Amino acid sequence: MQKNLAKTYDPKDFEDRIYQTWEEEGCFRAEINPDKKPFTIVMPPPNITGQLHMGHALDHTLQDGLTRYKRMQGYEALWVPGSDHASIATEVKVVQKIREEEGLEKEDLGREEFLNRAWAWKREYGGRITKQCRKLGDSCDWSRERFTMDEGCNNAVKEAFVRLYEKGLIYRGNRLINWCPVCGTSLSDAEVEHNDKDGNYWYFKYPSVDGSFDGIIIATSRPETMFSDEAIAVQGDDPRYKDIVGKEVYLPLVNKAIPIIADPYPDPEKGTGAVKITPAHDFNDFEVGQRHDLPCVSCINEDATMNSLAGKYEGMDRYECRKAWVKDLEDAGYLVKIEKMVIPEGECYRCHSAIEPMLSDQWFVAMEELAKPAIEAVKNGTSRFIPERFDKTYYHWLEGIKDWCISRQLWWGHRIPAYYCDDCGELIVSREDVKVCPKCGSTHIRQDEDVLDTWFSSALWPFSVFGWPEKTPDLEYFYPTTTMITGYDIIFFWVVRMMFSGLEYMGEVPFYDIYIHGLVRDAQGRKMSKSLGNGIDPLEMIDKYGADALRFMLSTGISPGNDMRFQTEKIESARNFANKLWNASRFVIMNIQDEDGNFKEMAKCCSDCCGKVCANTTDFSNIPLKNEDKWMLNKINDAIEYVNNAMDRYDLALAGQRVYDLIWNEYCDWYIELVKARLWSDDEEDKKVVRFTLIMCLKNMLKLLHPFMPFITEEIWGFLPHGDDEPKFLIGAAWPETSLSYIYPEAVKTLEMAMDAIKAIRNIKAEKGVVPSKKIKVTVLSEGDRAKYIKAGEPYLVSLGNISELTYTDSKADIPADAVSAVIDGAEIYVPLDELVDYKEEFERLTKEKKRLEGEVKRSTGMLNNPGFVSKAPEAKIQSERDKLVKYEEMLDKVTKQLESVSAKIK
RNA sequence: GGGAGUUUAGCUCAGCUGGGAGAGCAUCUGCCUUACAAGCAGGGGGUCACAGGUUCGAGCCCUGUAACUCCCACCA
Repeated sequence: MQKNLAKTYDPKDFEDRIYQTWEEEGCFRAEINPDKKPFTIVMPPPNITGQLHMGHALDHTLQDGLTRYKRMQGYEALWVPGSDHASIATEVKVVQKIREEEGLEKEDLGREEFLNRAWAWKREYGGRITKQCRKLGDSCDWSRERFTMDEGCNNAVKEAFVRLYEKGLIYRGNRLINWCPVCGTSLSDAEVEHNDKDGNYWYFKYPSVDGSFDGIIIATSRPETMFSDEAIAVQGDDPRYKDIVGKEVYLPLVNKAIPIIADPYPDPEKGTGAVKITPAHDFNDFEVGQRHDLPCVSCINEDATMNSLAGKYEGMDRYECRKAWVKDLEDAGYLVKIEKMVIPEGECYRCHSAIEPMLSDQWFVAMEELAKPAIEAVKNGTSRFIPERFDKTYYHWLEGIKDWCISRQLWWGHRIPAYYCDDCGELIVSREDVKVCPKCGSTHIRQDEDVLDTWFSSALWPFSVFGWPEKTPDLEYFYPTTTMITGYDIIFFWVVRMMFSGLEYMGEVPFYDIYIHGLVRDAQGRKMSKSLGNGIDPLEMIDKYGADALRFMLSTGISPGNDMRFQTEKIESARNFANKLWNASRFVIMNIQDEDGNFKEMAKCCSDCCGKVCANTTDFSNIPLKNEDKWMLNKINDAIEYVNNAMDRYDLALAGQRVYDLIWNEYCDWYIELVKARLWSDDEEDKKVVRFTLIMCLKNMLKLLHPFMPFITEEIWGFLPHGDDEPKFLIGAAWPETSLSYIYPEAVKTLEMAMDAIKAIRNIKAEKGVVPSKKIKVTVLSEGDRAKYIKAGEPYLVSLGNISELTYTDSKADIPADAVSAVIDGAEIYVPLDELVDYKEEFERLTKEKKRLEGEVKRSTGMLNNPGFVSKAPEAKIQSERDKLVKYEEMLDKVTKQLESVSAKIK
């Protein structure tokens, strides 16, 4: 019984099985190995709240492809998986869950119980996405799986926090921060999205206090913050206002007197050139307030309702208050005008509600000193972005960076390791829990209520996963990691912060290469989003087309750094490719086994050869290869070289496309077709050679394709014979190497000429409406060297051209009178089609061809007659142009003569 | 306002350091040829956004223009 692949390609039959085997066999494990160079990638940890989406699928396909490539190249390849506790995102989900299921708020549960629920959530859903990664085929070392809130990461976070605090780079300050009233927490600058909203400028008049002038008109888009106004600012030399600087105006209706101050901040072009200063609710105003020592008092509560400062509006929502307040001002005659205006507004990146700048006690990381080495590491080339242009984004962000607000008013996350003594007020920042005040001995100690920004722990990920702050051997061996692969959307959140953290704590960059990819958009080019409902579920696609098809589509459908569109036609095409490979492999296997499923004999490379066709053999001198075998091996060699270059530039798309061409266009369309006749012949010795080459090439193609389509290649590999030193699993096989002994210029010339001739014959048949299977007589006219090659290609012409009788000549006189012709490089093909020929059509075709050739000759002559070209272009280029000219002139000459004979027939 | 990207076949996109315009899908024609109709063979289809410039030679380099997209800043 033959042991062959299933008749139809169905990825469901083997993808899960193969993954399980890989995992059980420990194929993804990496260990410290002093004999090998490490290749390390840490996975951007997906949120535990998340499901695998197309963005992950792309991200992971690239990481896995690269990891597999490097593993096969002999690196100790490690891809570290993990997941992120996602402080704010998870907390929101858990709050929602207990609200829906139990009707409770988190305060009803209390901190401890809430955290129990959150951990329960983590246990239930935290593993969901890692299971989905397995469907994709991620070859990461699951034995090293980490969670950003596990004990090790928690130690790393405490250590990092304490060290920075001790250096004075973490501090607690009362400053204006971004506040999300819905999430009830502060946010970092990176977590605020800026969007334009339709809004108004309301122009209000603030009356003069002493009556010496008429008052001042200001514009504002946020009237409800007026209760916290502390001044009106103008440019000191503004002719409209310079005389009233230093005087006071009343806050309308409130009747609080505030000064008119001169400051560089106001823009005379904007509004009225006079601006109200509200230090407690605007970042710019806050700075003005600092310069002028203005009070800073908020009028809005943390839940976005108005506080007592707003008087009768107390308790109203900020936007409700805005309406009521504007109406009251209007009724009182203070509203001058309303102007429609587009207003930029900060939104929470999680819940998209409007951010309120609020004055608050928070923890900050001082960024200036940390940013410098991070900038330098990219400037001096220690780390590089791919594509390079993202370094601009990176510099820009770091150069303008402000201090990082790291405390969050949440419960789920790393709790800030700071403690307060209730008795003496001492602040203690410590790696260990503090029970007794070191200053006064009091036991009335409470830990800071807040947790840290999720990204604080993510920033440590490239070294915390290896056990930092312990000096572990893993850390020594695998750090710095080789490559970071992630989307451009989290350069600010993550890449930048890992970079300065790595440099600060490890003294070395966290990664050398930073490969940035784009987003996967929908077929219309829109961002995939929950609200649009246009997301495409990778798992559904895997279910329908297989993981290999999805992966191939994702990795070959991109160009570095750019977004891609997801179209089902593309994944279908990838699936069809897999199917093609499947069937070709089935054909090969069919031809190398006898009826009992034993491998038939194959050509041996040397006397010690095991006869199992080792893929890394490069010496074929003992094998009587025919031209097509040599040609195919040559193609394999070319492809290896091309793929290596592309992979080393992180251009998986070009590499994958080359493998596609190799397998489909070169191996299937030509090589297999060329050797069929030999496989069905009686020449046993020659069959051994064909089997050898078929397997040799197939094995190497499987290797080249493995990083892109790991499952199907592994499955096929399992059906092929293996030499003693070849591994059982393709995932552990050695990457193919190029070799000069693969190169056979004579064979290549022969095949190329034969292919040209075959295409010409097929074309003649198609154009003349003759079925391809019809056997026809063909005469080839050629001379000298060319005649040698075309004759060497005879078997190919006969079988693939479907020729009944092939004759050669070097003389025009031997050409049959009624013949259709085609001119290829080095030969003329004549097909006597007698009555089937339409001479008029033939005349037109030849006329067109003549015109084309004349054009080519003209172009070429022009170039060669151009003194500039001849004197300045490289010699090789000039020579190749001369060769072309000779070729075209010959072809033109022949076509002209044919044309004459055809036109004679018409008359 | 600052920065980046895009503009190539009907659609989606490739095109490496300048040297004869490519792929997939779609379309048309003909084929069930003993691995594959998820296939085979053949064809049609492009002023490479526009205008200048550099060069012997530009899809590629430079300058400018236009359209679209994204990021950062901006709540007078």
